[in-house]
Amino acid sequence: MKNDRLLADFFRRDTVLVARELIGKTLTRVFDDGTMRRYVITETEAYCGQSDLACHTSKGRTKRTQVMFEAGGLVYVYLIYGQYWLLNFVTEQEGSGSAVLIRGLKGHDGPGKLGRELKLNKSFYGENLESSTRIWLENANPVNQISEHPRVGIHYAGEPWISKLWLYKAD
DNA sequence: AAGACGATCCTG
DNA sequence: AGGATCGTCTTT
Repeated sequence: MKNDRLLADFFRRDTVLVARELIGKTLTRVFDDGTMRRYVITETEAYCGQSDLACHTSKGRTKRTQVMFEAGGLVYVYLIYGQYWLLNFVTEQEGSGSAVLIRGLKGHDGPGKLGRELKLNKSFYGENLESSTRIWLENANPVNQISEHPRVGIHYAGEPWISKLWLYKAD
């Protein structure tokens, strides 16, 4: 099966499960000039709600994190270090405050670099993956070999969060 | 109003 | 190892 878009129900599940299942899925992007490109997701990270001290929502509900408290199936983008737009998908039910960070696409490794490749900006904040005409996800053949690792760049969160194996990678 | 900082990347 | 670069959040 190809060309079937992932619907909101796919995202409204356990964040770790969604992060894992997103590996190998197709990310489709239609650029402003009408060009369509498809990418294979190769690396993801799970951020599991307010109790997860590495998760942005652990600091509470703010203008920046409010979309993460919506029901799954929306885009959460934010600017990091003044230069890179990082791409996340909101997961679980309304109020959960969870999301999956996309860390790598085939040929475009690194969360900042893929944001640049996809020409992301703040207008993608809250984009609906079910109805968007410029970014969505499609089913693809499952990936056999997926490895688990600690998440990157979250030392400040402390234990047990820095030790959780919530980074998933296609091998 | 001002300061600190970051789920990164690039250069030297 | 260190700088770039700026929106968001915290503190005054």
